[in-house]
Amino acid sequence: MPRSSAPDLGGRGRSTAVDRVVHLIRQGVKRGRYAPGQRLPEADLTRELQVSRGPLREALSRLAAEGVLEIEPYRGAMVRRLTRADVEDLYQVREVLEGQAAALAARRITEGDRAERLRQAVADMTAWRGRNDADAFAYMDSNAAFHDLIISLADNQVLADLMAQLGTNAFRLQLTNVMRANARETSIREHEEIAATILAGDARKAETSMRRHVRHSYDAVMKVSDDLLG
Amino acid sequence: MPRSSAPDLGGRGRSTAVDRVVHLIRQGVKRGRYAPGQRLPEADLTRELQVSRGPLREALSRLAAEGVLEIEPYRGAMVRRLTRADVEDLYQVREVLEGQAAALAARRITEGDRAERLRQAVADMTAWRGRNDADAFAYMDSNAAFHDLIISLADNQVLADLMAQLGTNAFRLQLTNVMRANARETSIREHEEIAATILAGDARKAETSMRRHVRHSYDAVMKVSDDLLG
DNA sequence: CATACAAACTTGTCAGACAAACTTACCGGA
DNA sequence: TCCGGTAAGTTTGTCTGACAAGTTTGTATG
Repeated sequence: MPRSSAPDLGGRGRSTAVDRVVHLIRQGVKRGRYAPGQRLPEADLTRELQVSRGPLREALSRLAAEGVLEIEPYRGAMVRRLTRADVEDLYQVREVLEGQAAALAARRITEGDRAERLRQAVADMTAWRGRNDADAFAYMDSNAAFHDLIISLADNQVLADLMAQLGTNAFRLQLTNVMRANARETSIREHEEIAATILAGDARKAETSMRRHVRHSYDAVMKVSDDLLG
Repeated sequence: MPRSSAPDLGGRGRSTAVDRVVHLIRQGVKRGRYAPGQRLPEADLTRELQVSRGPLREALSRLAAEGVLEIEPYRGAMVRRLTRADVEDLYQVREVLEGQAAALAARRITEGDRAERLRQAVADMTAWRGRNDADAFAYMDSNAAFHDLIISLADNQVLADLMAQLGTNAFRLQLTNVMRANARETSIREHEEIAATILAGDARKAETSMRRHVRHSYDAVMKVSDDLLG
């Protein structure tokens, strides 16, 4: 349940050098700038990111705790290489956590302006319909935003923190998969269904549809060849 | 999905100063040596733990990511204070994760010597029957070992890592609650039931009984007065 | 008594240094 | 030629000292 490691969302606090470096490296991994398995020598990073070894090492340590990097004593940091087993484990957990999030969101949908926010998110998603040419990263941000919103609607900080941790790796995995056109249409339809069940306040159905969605996403990811995984 | 932050279980690797410090502080929080809300100035810790600021700060950062400490810029680290809302969130997540673990364990119980290990763990638990006088910490270790075993039987590394993270806080919460005699007997009985359903290979029942157990545990914890929470 | 200001303290970051461990390159022997 | 071992080079783990930025504490003033 990280609090200080959160990406400066709600905290509005001054951002320290460590936060900045964590963000940059994480971004680099998500965007594929640092490839899985690539080693990240401290010397290179201090030059590249303009920070001293102290904050850098703290950042690396934090990213290792998050599962983005791996650190071995006297061998340094490298971008974590995900095996098929890792991905299976990851999605098994995502399924229950996001399912739980959807159920909680359904129960709380009438509070505040939750329903409105969810409808807006659906509108943002459907705007992508047919636009298969558009920037894949932008689409994925939109996709991630939808899932983040569900988590946020669930109103459970522990759940949110854990999902944030799984987020980086899950993101990386979908990077290649999501570009396929039909996968995109399917995904949009499933998002609509999830939103509908939540808006209906049906916790059980919301959980079911979310879990199915995550499973489909997993199936799609598993079709990716091994070298894309890690 | 921390790998390097794990308490040197499988990795058998050399332990660095950071690992040592992380372990000591975490232990201190679990055992109540550092009270919730207590501030932990770097100067004091460097003296107490005989380590320089570099590794110490790395350790603090790691523990903050784990949710054991809270760090505010220019104000330093303090033992995280859990609110009732935090506890509710925590147990809501524990319920689904441990439930999932029990279900997975049931599905895999026939592989290897899993069944035997589980039966042994049950035997260890029942040995506490009636011995309400005995060391509370030792009993809790036994309790934690049972839950850890279920996680381990589930054979999902991501799940195991997430649970390890929730572990420290969950442990702290049960510290006071578990000493009550009837709670202990109830807990032992529930453990027996969980083990039985897993050994029967019934994933659905295993999940149900585990979730009920976690919920009962939550109810017991919530009876604790606020100042014990943090 | 409340407020404003200054001193004291703590944290965030940097730079330089060195020991420990890992990598790589080289060399002699089978 | 291939193999194994040694030495040099590189990288990490940790320490020390230093200083700026921000916070906390204490005091004096209205």
